[in-house]
Amino acid sequence: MSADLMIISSVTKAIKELYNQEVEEKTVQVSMTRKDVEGDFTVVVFPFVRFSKKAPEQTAQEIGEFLKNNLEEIADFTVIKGFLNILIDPSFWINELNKIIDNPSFGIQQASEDDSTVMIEYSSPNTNKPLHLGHVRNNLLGYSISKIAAAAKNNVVKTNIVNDRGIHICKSMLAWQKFGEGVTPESSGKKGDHLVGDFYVRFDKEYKKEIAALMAEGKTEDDAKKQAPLMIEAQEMLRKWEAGDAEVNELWSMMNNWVYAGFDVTYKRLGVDFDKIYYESDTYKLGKSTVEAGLEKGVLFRKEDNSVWADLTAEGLDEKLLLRGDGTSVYMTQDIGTAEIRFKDFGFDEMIYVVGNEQNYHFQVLALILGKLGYEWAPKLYHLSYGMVELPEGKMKSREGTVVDADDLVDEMINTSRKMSEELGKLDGFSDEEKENIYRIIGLGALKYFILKVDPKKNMTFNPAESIDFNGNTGPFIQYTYARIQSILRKAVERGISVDTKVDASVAINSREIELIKSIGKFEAQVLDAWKNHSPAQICNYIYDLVKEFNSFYHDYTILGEENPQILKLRLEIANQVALVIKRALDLLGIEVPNRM
RNA sequence: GGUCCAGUAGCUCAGCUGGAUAGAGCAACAGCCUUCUAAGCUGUGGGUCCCAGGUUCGAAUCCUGGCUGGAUCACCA
Repeated sequence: MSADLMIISSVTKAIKELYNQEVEEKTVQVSMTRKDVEGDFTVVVFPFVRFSKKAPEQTAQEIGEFLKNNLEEIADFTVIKGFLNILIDPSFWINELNKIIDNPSFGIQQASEDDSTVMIEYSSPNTNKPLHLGHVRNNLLGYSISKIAAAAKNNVVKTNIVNDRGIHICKSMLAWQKFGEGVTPESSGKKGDHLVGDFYVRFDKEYKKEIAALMAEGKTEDDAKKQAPLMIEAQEMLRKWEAGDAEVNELWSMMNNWVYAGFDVTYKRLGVDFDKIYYESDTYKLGKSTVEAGLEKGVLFRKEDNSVWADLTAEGLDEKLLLRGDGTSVYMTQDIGTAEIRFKDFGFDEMIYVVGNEQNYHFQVLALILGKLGYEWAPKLYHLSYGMVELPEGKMKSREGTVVDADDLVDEMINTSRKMSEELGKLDGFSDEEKENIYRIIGLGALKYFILKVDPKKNMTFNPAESIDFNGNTGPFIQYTYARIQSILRKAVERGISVDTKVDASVAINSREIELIKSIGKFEAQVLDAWKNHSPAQICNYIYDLVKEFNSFYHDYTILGEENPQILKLRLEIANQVALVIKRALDLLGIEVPNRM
């Protein structure tokens, strides 16, 4: 039984014996004592004052006496106002450390077949342009939450739905056909996603020229937009694509494959991956039959123009279109179909959509409609909604060229990392290959940590000009602590000191060491909490606090210089566990650790 | 206008399932490398926790109402 549960149970006993009152265990608040107060656990006694009918101090005193007499682990207690601070025997903490040493995957649980299956959709790009900063936040969040889910004992399926069809890709295709002169990624030496993106931009440019020309002839802007020959051609191309036109499909297939090859490179550099990829071109018709079945059941209705709608006015929302008058499907229809096939494929217990908060309404409606259609799993959908990434000057606008490209961003981070490393000169004697790998680890660590440490639901500001800090509450700071500990461990091994073995429980432990063991021990609960709240940011906060605490200890105390071999051993094991927790925590964020930096 | 989200130090953010004196980082200033990696450590200054009510022994945290900013309410995705 863990210490806090033990105390809770004893407190309920105390209240029964002292005041003859039954209290539920969940009403007993036991927390870790704050650092500036002596003690290990704190019981808040205010809620029990009405039972004791005595002052909070006296009540705390009485409960404290009872606990001290009934629990041998309790060494002493103090009372401050209504707070009962309990001091545990120091050997308890060494035993806690030993338990952690015994568990080679402390904090990371392994799911079995009986555990829940969680499906997580993230990334979900359009195939007409390369990934940008917004996608980076999405990918990092999605990947991290997948890792956290797995560590919290879930079977995880990472999925991606690629929006590979529609007018946007036709625009790129058309521009390539007209202006591309047969250029390919190979002939131009350009990444496929960037090449296709260039043609998307080119389309827009030419299209604007046509609009301007038409408006000069006296047409209204709306008419000009509709009548511009390029737009008409693009729409015609989409019709041909849907009709299965061989030539258009071949072009579509070729250009999409360029994009996928480009995405693969970006995904790989970001370190994200998927277990199952769905393509809209395969799934876009799926929801139709479900919608029609819903129509027959009478949960949906048809308007005079033949379009099909869901009436959500009873839920305080509007009516939502599900099939156009011409029978074609919309985004919502696709998502209904995709959800159905996913449930058939994997039978998930939870389905998480990592999608920006601009789609909050969409997912609210999706869950409602699936519920109306009678799917009992509709409440299992969860929209992990995250805020926008803004630049200091405001939103990113592709038309104004202020979009931060994902590949450029990664390059920039690695360059910054390289520059800093070279200035510090700690990697002399390493091969170029080893150095580059470390620069990569640090640069990406900085980027990922910077983005993940912000609560997902909040908008965040990203300042590319100032780049990202490598000091303070940052990825490199945490990686640095890891590297430092590795250096100590290497030296310990050279001296023949065993690492990762148990510590004698009678060793004289000081309060700083106890605090570190407590902090290490919180990791497991932190992982579960981060999962409960779907928030990698909680892992960031936790690991930052742990690292800060360790660095301060490292500064104040020697480890290998300690003369008492038992204390040396204790400190070494604490350092090792800090490093292991750093490694596991950063892994949950998709961040690697360097052995030196 | 309806709905949802956010508002905490000059800036970027923690803390929010109610608990003790609201915390970090950056920026500014002052210290610390003959000693395990100074990408580090220590200190100083910096606050109407948007405002007003309410619930409570106790509110940055919960409730109500405002204010400000953002998102969304398409036969776009």
